[in-house]
Amino acid sequence: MAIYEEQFKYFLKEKRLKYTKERKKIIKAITVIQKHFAAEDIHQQIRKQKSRVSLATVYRTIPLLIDSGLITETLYRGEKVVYEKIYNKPHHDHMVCLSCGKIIEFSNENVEKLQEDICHKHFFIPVEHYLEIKGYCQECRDKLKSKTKNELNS
Amino acid sequence: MAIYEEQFKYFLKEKRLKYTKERKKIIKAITVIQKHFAAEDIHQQIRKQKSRVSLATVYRTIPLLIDSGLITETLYRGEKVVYEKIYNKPHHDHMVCLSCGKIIEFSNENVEKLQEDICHKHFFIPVEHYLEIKGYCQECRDKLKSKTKNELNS
DNA sequence: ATGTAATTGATTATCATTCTCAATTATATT
DNA sequence: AATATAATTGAGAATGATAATCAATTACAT
Ligand SMILES: [Mn+2]
Ligand SMILES: [Mn+2]
Ligand SMILES: [Zn+2]
Ligand SMILES: [Zn+2]
Repeated sequence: MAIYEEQFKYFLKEKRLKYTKERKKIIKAITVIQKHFAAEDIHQQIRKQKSRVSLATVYRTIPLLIDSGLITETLYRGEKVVYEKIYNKPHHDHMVCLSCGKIIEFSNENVEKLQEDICHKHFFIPVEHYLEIKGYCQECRDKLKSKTKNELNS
Repeated sequence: MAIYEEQFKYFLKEKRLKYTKERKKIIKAITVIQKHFAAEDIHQQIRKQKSRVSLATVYRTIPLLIDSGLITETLYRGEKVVYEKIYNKPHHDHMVCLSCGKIIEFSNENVEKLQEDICHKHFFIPVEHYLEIKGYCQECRDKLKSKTKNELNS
């Protein structure tokens, strides 16, 4: 996955920014992390590798990672901002389980097309969008049902 | 618009909660506010009416307004949470202009149906969803174009 | 090797939202 | 109407994620 590193190096060179050891540690950490992550998770991942970078630097690096097209903001799960890798990955949206927090990814061409149509109708130029569906996943479905029953009986 | 007040009163009675003057001021403020608003805006609106309620109480009352079906969280515009009235109003989603901040509301039956289909496929029970399209509104389109040109020439 | 602007870590600041707690109040009951 | 009691309030402190400061360090073009 040195492709992330290469991409980032290239981006930094173009912007005449420096490729520091801290930034190197940060992309390395990101290549290891597989799913959705917060700033704090990058910081932790670096610690796992028995290394360290200040949290301030992690926060400062995130906008660079976004601008270079490596990651994007994904969800707004209340408190902290959640990111994910997007380089060479197709766009998708998310379902979030209100019970267990599980994130299910999906992509649907028709939804995307409809959005374009809607924007066109409103003379709006879309840049990005977030479609987040909150609800209950299959596993949590049964728990929910029995809970609802109890509530009805009480 | 005493219907908001009635609805809230009814909700509170059911929950055996008190209908205080503070809560009265808050729904009155909300009936006045027309579009999307934050906690702070409720607080300000009450001040405009030459009255006052502590900001802590405003924050404490918001969950009650949500539970009673009067308002809902609408957008996550970075910093503060934005709400809007939903009682007796149809569901809709939002486009947000990255340049001027304008919010355009839209609703599309097909998008809604597609979402249901997708959830069904994934055995997911949808409860609520947020579809937020960020981009540029018609008015800001020209500004954007000339700006882009300059960037290309430099 | 040098110069310089970019970067870092440590710390402090911000800012929305939540929490604490003593004082007050709405409402049901007498 | 007086009482009892649990809910509510306001003021301020606490929280927690993220941003800003600033002196010391470092990457890198020349
Ligand atoms: Mn994802
Ligand atoms: Mn709206
Ligand atoms: Zn679940
Ligand atoms: Zn605009």
